[in-house]
Amino acid sequence: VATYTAVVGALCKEGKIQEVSDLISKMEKEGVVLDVVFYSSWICGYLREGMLTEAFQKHRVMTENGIKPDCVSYTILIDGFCKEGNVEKAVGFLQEMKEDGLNPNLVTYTAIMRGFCKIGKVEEAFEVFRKIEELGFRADEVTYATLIDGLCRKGNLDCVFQLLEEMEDKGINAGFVTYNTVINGLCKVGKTSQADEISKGIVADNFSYSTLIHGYIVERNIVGMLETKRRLEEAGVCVD
RNA sequence: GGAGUUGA
Repeated sequence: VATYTAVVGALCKEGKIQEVSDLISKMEKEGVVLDVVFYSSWICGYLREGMLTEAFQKHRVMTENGIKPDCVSYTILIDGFCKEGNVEKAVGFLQEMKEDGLNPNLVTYTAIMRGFCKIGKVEEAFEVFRKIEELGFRADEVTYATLIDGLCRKGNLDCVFQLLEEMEDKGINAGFVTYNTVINGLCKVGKTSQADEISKGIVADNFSYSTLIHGYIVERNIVGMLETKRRLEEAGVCVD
């Protein structure tokens, strides 16, 4: 099954989810039994394509076949529904997994948080964030970056800088994804120069530079554009 | 062998 699961993962990444059915018939002929990890990988593929109904249907088929969902399979479902902005359903799954006696973990809650951010409910996202800490999980960089991104999209930059400080206090390293999130947030509100300053204090990647250049283009700041172009060439970063 | 964060 492990081998087949790896194949499913690869097929799904290439958008060839249709071919999974053939794979399953082959497995059945060989007497290979599907397990929860196999289904998760398959469901994940449907969610990537935004096919929520199909994903949920496979989840149901799985349970009907007596295969118990686990924490990861629920989290995959929750994340998929959150990404589409269907947080109500995601929260429903969260409830369901608790009823099944499963404990949501940091990844699960981060996915929920992201769902609230996605639909612009930053207050609710913050509540989830507090709950994470209440439950004794240590919020990691991904959790912070997710919340920071949500705040950036709301234009609440004060809060963003507060969280960055909090990360530092807790010894959580803010990597380039986190900084790029902040850089993007600043560029979006027309503060590209401030974003630029931040980028000078970190190891910027092609995301950072292209975000800055885009910000300068929007601001029609030709000097900024050229200067950023010079910096990225100097840094030897390839932009795609 | 499966899950969470950033740009155009």
